[in-house]
Amino acid sequence: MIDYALLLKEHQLKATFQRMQILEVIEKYGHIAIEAIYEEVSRIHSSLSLATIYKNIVLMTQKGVLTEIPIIGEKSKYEIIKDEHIHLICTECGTVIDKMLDDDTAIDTEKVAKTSSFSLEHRQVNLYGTCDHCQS
Amino acid sequence: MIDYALLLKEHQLKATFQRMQILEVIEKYGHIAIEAIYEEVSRIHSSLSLATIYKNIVLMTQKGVLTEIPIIGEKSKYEIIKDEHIHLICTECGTVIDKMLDDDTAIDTEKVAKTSSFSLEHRQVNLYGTCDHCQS
DNA sequence: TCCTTAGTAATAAAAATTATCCATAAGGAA
DNA sequence: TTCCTTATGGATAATTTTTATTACTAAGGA
Ligand SMILES: [Mn+2]
Ligand SMILES: [Mn+2]
Ligand SMILES: [Zn+2]
Ligand SMILES: [Zn+2]
Repeated sequence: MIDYALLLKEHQLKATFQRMQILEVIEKYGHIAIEAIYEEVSRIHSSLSLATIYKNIVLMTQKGVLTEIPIIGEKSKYEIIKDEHIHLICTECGTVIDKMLDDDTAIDTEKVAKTSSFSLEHRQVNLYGTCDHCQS
Repeated sequence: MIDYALLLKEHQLKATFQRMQILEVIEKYGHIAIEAIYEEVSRIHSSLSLATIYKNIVLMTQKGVLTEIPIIGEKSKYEIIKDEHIHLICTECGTVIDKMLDDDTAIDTEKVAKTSSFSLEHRQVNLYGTCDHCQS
């Protein structure tokens, strides 16, 4: 259970009813596209303006509350920022699975960046394939 | 110098004048967004319909001639498919730099997928940061 | 060279995103 | 708690991006 009001305030954003509704839906689905947020908010909660959702997704992404997950062949999904992890994206059902990296499965991107004089700020690793469920 | 006509035929696509113009521009820039392809084609070559560019980008991507590179905060870029590599994306100037992976900098994503019962098909690694040039 | 069929241009339509502007609510001050 | 200031939301228009339609045209095989 995330304290949405606190999360927003920590990022210098007012804790409005609408923002908390949006965050609640994103948290519920983990990774979700804008149109889907709109549908879910409209269905479950009161009806927010689509423009409000757009404005807040953009704003919360800028302020570091959310992060965009651009995906090949579909619209970007968004999630609440958390510890670094990579994504397993099922090309059958669209599910996005979080995968934390441990020492065993670390990705040595630091070295890659270093050998290219590239100042690394953010890593984005998407693995596309078929999820456990869709294989059977 | 890529033989565009051959490349297209290898993927069961007719080698039209327009497709070769598009491929030539993509090859020239390496990684490029649709609108930019349109501008460049219109400027340098004859003027192709924007709809033609869209249709062909989609088609050539489906047929495996091109690959989409979705990027946080901007529109997807496209490139001609080549050996697997990752991307260093400069958040200052937008440049996309190819980085081949050698044994030293390999990314052990196989293991990640395996421990998740995930059937891996395609990897997409984007490293965001500041390029050599923009640091000075 | 001729034919068949897929591809293109032009344009309309649809979908996605952003801007505008007035009403409203959040949150700090008193 | 009430009041004030200002950021935010709703409604909607405008813009941008992407897709569909259709008549004409060119690619490539016979
Ligand atoms: Mn995630
Ligand atoms: Mn590349
Ligand atoms: Zn699946
Ligand atoms: Zn740069």
